[in-house]
Amino acid sequence: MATRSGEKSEVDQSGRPLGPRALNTRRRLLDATVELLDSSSVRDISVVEIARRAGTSPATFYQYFKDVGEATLRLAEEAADEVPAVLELIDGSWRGQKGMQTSRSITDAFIRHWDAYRAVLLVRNLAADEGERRFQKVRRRALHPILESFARKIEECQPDPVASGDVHPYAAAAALAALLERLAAYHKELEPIGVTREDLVENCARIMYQTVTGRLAPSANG
Amino acid sequence: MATRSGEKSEVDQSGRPLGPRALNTRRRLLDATVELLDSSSVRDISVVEIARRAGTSPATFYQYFKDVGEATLRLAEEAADEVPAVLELIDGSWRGQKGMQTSRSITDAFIRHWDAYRAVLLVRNLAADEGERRFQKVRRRALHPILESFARKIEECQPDPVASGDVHPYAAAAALAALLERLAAYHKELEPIGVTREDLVENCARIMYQTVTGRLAPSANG
DNA sequence: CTGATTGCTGATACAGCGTCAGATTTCGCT
DNA sequence: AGCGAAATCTGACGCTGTATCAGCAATCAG
Repeated sequence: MATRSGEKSEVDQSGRPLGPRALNTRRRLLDATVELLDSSSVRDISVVEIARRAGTSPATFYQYFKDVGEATLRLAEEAADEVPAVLELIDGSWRGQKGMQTSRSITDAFIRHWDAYRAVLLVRNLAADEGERRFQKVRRRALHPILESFARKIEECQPDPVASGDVHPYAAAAALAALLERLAAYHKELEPIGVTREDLVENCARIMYQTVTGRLAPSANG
Repeated sequence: MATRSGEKSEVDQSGRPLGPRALNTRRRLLDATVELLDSSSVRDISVVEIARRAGTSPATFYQYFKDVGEATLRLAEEAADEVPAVLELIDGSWRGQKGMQTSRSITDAFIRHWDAYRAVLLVRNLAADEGERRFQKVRRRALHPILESFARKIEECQPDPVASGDVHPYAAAAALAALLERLAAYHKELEPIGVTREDLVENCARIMYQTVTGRLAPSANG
């Protein structure tokens, strides 16, 4: 569960840089936080329990984080680092069946990303939606590249200038991002209603294809 | 801010029905809760403060609600009661420019709904996404009718059986609902990036039109 | 006016927050 | 191997909020 990444000069609550022992403690605290986030509601996560689970004391927690929110923020930053993988897919081919395949891959990858970081991303989005700047910033960092890529592709793929007049690339890209995000957060609740993940991916992919290319999605069978 | 509605035989924490005075106190507590929800993060809303703002004591709060979550749930139920207005729009015409107009109205109405109940809906969605049954249920109550209506229209409007084979009405409807929800939660953060609410509505409406009818959206200028 | 019913709250025990001062561990150096 | 100094951790504490009673205050029917 511990995500190693190029953390350069992490810092104490009082600004002092962290040695190896401290780094390790910090990691344990973050991991404990995810676990709790995964298994219970944000509202009743306590510093005491994070500390307990990390095998340390509450006082130690405050050495590294201002509060639970800040720990969560760090986790959200780690999640944002994983996005680029999804990104590359957008630059694939968008012609005909190939395009549909690209569409499907993106949708699938995005949902997988969400399934992996679900709890953290939910909290991130809530905090961002509630207006917390720090969280809006991480979300932008994660989503903007996707927005940009989509917008670029949309501009490039629209059939002709007449139709393009109606399409605002950024707005359309934002719509796609919104669609992906909500669907990813959502999909498990739909299966009981008789909508499989596959159905969802397929239909989401069709929408994506049509929005990017401005053309109707080709039929699946030939 | 107080929403009057046909609340039939509201009940005490111990199951006793409420008289007029009690009903009023309860209402004040709920209103205070919304206000706090609107002005601060869920994580740091306290019963003490709700009570203070409602001009009563914490002990009174617990007479009516098990905890802050339950008060929020009630608020979410009130919001769900307001959805039907959005619903009727879906049954409008979906042919050509008229269809685009229908699409726009739905999107616009949905966003307005969200702007009105934003804080409560955010919390509802988080709780539902975190797996809390009670909240999943209210969300379903609000969203299912919309899903149904969309699904019905989609089935009815697809151009021909060949293409229909690829479209799963419920999955497509779910995608539209997801799109609407996220965009509604989101739209204010996009304006600083240069995407106006109008752009958003227009592009969301195009997607909706294409998904429902299976045809390309007509150009805006005739 | 009065007793019964309905609605409210002060007092309380218990739990988590956030902050220090000081204890403990680790490390560089001889 | 052993000794400060620096790095890291924690016990203890005052404060705020939760959740629950037992009983006080308001209201109403007669």
